[in-house]
Formats: sequence, structure tokens, C-alpha cells
Amino acid sequence: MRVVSWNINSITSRLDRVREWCEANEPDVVAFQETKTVDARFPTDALAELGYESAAWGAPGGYNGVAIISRVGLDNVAIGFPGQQPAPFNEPRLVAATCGGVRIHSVYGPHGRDLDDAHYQFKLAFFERLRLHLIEVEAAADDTLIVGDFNVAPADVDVYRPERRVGRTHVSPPERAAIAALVDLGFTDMQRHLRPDETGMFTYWSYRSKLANNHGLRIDLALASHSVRDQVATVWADIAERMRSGASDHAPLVVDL
DNA sequence: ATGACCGGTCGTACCGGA
Repeated sequence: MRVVSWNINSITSRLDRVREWCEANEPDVVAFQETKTVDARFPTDALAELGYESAAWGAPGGYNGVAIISRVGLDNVAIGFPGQQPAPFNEPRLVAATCGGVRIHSVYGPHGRDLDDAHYQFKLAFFERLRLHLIEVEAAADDTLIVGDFNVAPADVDVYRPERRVGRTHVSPPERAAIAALVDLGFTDMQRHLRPDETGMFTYWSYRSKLANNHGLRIDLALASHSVRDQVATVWADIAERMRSGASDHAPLVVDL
């Protein structure tokens, strides 16, 4: 089974890329982030023509938005945290579904903006809320694959020139501790696990950077429970897709089980 | 130097992304 995490930076403006990429790469499941569209405008029909069922959650305003599409079943769909959530915990940043026997979560972590910004405090609170959710609601944490754009680079090796990012978001010790706390539930950062010595292994490159310079970040992650970890053969970011014209600023992160 | 971009929005500048 091929599961993909892809921050798509607008599913509506990226639909041609999604169509072409899926036809070429045959994913069974794609977990999207930053779909940036309300559910009524999510391209359910176009994706159905490709053979995928969709579970999408967006909100008005053009921000955030997550979805899971699957051609191996889409069961027990869970939209966000259960019940009515106070803002900003009601932002569309989490959707889960069981696909081909694996519980898959598509996560879009808050950006944080700056270390002294209220959004940064929300970012930390979001990950703690997610951690409790995984314990309390998704109690059976095995057969689980949590993928998404976490907006955190787990280690300095996940950042080009990390010394230049000290004091900024995505690399601060509390953010890394929040990711480590998720991992401590029994998950494995699969790309790091399978390629422990690789440097320059990124998933995101700013539109403003020269791609040839590889000034990227590894902020899209695949966190696998024990049973899933043992099934994962490879994890790779499709940099060729990032280099295409009209691409998202994130590469698809491909997890092959 | 990310060395100068994207997508979205009751827009034609601005916010947010990271």
C-alpha cells in the first residue's frame, strides 16, 4: 500500500498536478494539508473519476483545510477533535480515516508565526491536544500512521543552515519537545528511521528560494506505530514533483508499505 | 539572503505561509 502526505497549497489550483501525479504514482491513500477550500468546493467528483473516495474538511476564509482520499476504503472518518471545540482548536487541521486496515491521520500543524506570538502558544497547545486525543480517543494506537505538515523540523539536520534559524519557529526546543512527546506514545519518524544518515533531506522549499540551493526544511513527517513501522519499505519525498512548474511548495512524502 | 514567491480574499492590497 502506498500512502502519501502532501501539503497541496490549494487543492483547487493544484487539481491538474494532483491528477497527473496520482496517475503516474498510483497512491492508494493521499493525506492532504492546506486544501484551502470549503467542503462544497472540494473536488470530490474529479477525484472519484481517478478512483478515490474523499473525506475533506475545510473552512471559509481560505486557510488550512485537510483531507484524506483513498481507493482502499475510507472508514470511520473522524473530523478534527470530537465535540464542539473552542477557537482556534476548531480550525480544520486534523482528519482521520481507516484505509486498508491502517488508521491514517492527516495533520496540519499551526505555523506559530513568531516565538512571542499567541499563534506559537496555540501551536504548542495543538500538539498537546493532539497527543491527548491519540491517547483518549484513538486509544488503540497500533496500526496507525500519522502523517502531515507538522511545521516543526525535528532536529537541526532537518534544516538548512540551522544556526540561522535560532530564535525562530519550527526549530525551537518546545516545538521539538511537542513532536518528541507524540513520538513517545510509541511512534517512529519513518523517514529519519529509514535514512538516519542522510543530510539535506527536506520536504519543503520556499517559493522564494532557488531549488538548486536545496534551502529546505523537513517539516512533513510520517509517524508510524510499531505494527506499521515493520511494514514500511521506503519513505521518500518526490522532489521532482516540487521542481515542476505549478507545484506546491511542499513535495509529496511517499510512504510505501 | 528564502535574495525577491505563491494562493486566497467580497480583492485589484493585504494576509498568511515557513
